Amino acid sequence: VTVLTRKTTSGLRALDSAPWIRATPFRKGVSELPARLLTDLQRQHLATLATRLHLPPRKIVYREGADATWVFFVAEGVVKAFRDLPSGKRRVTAFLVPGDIFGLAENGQYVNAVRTVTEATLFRIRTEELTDVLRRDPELGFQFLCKVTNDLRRAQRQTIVLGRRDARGRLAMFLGILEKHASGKSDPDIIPVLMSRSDIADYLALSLEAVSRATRELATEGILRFEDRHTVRVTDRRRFQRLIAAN
Amino acid sequence: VTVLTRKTTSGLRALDSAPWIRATPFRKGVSELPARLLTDLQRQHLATLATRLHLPPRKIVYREGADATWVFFVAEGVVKAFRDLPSGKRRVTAFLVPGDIFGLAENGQYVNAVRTVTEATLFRIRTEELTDVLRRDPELGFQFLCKVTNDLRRAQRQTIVLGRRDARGRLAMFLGILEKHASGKSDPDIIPVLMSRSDIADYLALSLEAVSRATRELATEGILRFEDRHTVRVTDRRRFQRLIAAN
DNA sequence: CGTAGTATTGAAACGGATCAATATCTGTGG
DNA sequence: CCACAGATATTGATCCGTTTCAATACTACG
Repeated sequence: VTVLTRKTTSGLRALDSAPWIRATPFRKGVSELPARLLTDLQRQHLATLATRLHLPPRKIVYREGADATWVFFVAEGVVKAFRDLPSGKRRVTAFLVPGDIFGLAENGQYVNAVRTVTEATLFRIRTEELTDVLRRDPELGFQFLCKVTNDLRRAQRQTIVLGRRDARGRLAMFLGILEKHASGKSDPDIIPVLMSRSDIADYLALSLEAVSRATRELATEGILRFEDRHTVRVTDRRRFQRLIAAN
Repeated sequence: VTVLTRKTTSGLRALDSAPWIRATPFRKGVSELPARLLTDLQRQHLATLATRLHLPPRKIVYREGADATWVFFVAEGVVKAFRDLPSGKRRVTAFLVPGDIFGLAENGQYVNAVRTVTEATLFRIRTEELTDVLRRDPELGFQFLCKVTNDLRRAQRQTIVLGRRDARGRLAMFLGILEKHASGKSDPDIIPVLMSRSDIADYLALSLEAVSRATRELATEGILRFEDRHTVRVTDRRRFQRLIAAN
């Protein structure tokens, strides 16, 4: 598979292709929605260190346990972080979307494998170069701290989801999360579901069949309608929210 | 309930009662075990901002949704972060032990409630003062980034645990985690279980009864022995590890 | 237009939740 | 020091929903 890479150039034009991150800050702000954190200056700085890559769907970015050479920024598309268990089961620990980062190592190695779900545009920076910058630019380091704190909240939210026993409820919570991510898109009742059923199953720790049945149930109950396999319309928002909260 | 607080004094003696944090760094090191991250100088600096508090067991530190005034450091004891769900169920998102931090806000509010499990000694620093320091001292900010990244891994590991369907396996993985935390104690086969069965149930998203049965099963199978309710001895390490890995 | 991966549907079995009863522990006051 | 009360934990029986196995349908891509 061909991987396109290109060194980004510094300067004003570079912002079109400079890394960025999105998170909810610590402090109380005007909006609860996550915001872009980096200043143009910071982005330009990172851009001088970053390489851009454009990847096709279902391409492995790196494997679990590999040497953590790079830290990645998602610019476009969706990727998944996952682990394969001894039993052959696969656990998706996170879906990463534009504004997310991944590849922060532990002990010099990646802890999850990462694979593109859709076509994706990423930036990558050498781990050492990034940590050098972070150790020198306190404001930038602080932005990253906000981001990782946010990711921690996300992981905790997933434990809440997995704590539910009913497949319908887990699926509804998952779709609710997707909806927040995609908020600001054209039709507010449309949720784009970019990943496959079995990716969802791996994320929700359900069998593929259970996900399939849950989708059908929610549809026959009139809560959702599937325009196609990757597009859901919320047809009864009240019951949708009630199902999400009912745990 | 009486809460003892005391402003720490700066200077050399302050290290006896200065905040500290523990985490596995990004880079490959000599040991895989988490290490103390802060330098004496950094600790002294934090000590000038910190207040020490000593809390009895089962004392609420703060509630979910409260204004995030303070960031906390665990010096001694165990506390739990949790959320109460509409159904009345309680989900423990994390047990926090010495070297851990908690109270990093999202949008100015705490996202979990926190309560002591055992008697505990904490340090607290005003959120604004801490963030000010972090924005000025890049090395310190970087240490915090390592720490939060570590916590993110921990949360991801918990999603792996919750992904398992069998109560015995979940319990075994939980005990395995506890064992790592307590490693370096006298008898390597003894795991101190400082929390109650129902805390464990809330953490593992199991019913109290399921936890109870799982403990009994592991004991009757000869994998563990309960010296008392809060002390487990691993009697068959091979099968213990196999059970942990079998997922 | 075929083929491999992806998804749906059905039937049976397993395992945890729940309800209910009982046991044990812990801390308090007599 | 003991007895008691409230919280914590154990054990049993039934129910329900998900897993698993199996067969079939769909769909995207070359």
